[in-house]
Amino acid sequence: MGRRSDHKREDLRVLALAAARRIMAAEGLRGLTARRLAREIGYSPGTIYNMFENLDEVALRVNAALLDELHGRLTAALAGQPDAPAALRAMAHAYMDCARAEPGLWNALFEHQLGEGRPLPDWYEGRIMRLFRLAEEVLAPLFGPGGEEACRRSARVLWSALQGISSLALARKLDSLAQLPAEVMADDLVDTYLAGLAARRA
Amino acid sequence: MGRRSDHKREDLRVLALAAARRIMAAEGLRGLTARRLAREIGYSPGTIYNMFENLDEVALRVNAALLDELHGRLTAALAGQPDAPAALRAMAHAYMDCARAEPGLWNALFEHQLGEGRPLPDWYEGRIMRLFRLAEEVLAPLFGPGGEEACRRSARVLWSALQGISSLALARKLDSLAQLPAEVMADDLVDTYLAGLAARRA
DNA sequence: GAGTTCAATTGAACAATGTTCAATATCAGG
DNA sequence: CCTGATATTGAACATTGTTCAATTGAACTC
Repeated sequence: MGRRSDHKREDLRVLALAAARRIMAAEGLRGLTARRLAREIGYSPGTIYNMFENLDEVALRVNAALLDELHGRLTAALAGQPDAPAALRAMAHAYMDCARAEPGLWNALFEHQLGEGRPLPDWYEGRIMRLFRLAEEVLAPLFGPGGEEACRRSARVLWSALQGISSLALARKLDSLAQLPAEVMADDLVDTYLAGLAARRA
Repeated sequence: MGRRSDHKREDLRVLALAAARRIMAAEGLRGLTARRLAREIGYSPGTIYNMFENLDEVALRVNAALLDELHGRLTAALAGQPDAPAALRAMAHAYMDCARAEPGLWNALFEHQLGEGRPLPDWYEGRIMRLFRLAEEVLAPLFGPGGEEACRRSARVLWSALQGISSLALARKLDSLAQLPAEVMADDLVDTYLAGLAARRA
């Protein structure tokens, strides 16, 4: 077959990514196969490899979009918060909301691993760093000048902890354990950690 | 071919699991294939399915062994600690040591996901619960009687946070970011969180 | 020891996977 | 209407998980 005029190249890309997102949300990473994705958008497997380097890139693009969405939610939640503690709480809530809005995608985000030693592309790593920077900015007011190192560390700790809470809360790995809502755990973490920071400052 | 007398059934199982562990440690979950595992122990693919339900079970057994090792390290680290804060610190260190001792296995532990809706077998869930209980016991002295609910919550929060820190610290997902040693982050988390608990009690 | 039974082991088979690439059918420009 | 470029295909290849009839060795019986 030859060229079709159903869609322009870029439209086809977003079409494919939308389909990929739908599949991953419903069936996880395992459901995302080249043939399945191709069928879903009415093209053939080869076409997928015309638009993307491989399936890994497709998953990565979907994940990147999710990170963008997360960043949007976080900045929106941050706007107009009176002080750093409130902002951090709002951020944690937005984080958990985002995770719970699409558990399948969120799971896939952590599940996905590239093959052996291949580095993450820059356009992906940039998104992660942007999120980190956001956390740092929120925390900065709590540390005076000269506390940049401590601020960076706290941002990393809190961010990692949030990831742990969200991923453990969503994973079926703990179904039978009494399930605490992720929001409750996130609040506990943020409040207690901040109280600890304040206590240590005195 | 017929029955061999190279190994008894149980010996063969441990042989296979050792090989599986070696493969997963070196190449991650992707390296673990039925044919590869069979070749490694000098048997044929079919034999693998005589000893295990499927490859998922093999991975799960390897992970379970890792959880056992973690439990051993934790209890060993806990022994003889003067008070709860010291015990918690020791526990966090042992946790990170375990993660760093075999990064590949640790990654595989979090990476692995069962297919769609299949529940975890009891022998696996039991191991996770045992670890949770351990964390609760360590925290218990910090909460008076009647604080069981808060204790459970704190145990979950700290445990999840440790998982987040370890998985984020090990993942290549952050190679280019300034890498903080996981121990430093774990210490920061434990100390600050505990300080927060103490501050809130007053 | 010969014969029987039983189970461990195999290797071929099947469906599905990621990925590549020559062939081709269609579009855009002249 | 022709010509060149290119998007699209579908067949091909190697590999995967998993099943299962057939086979072979070991153990038990007589």
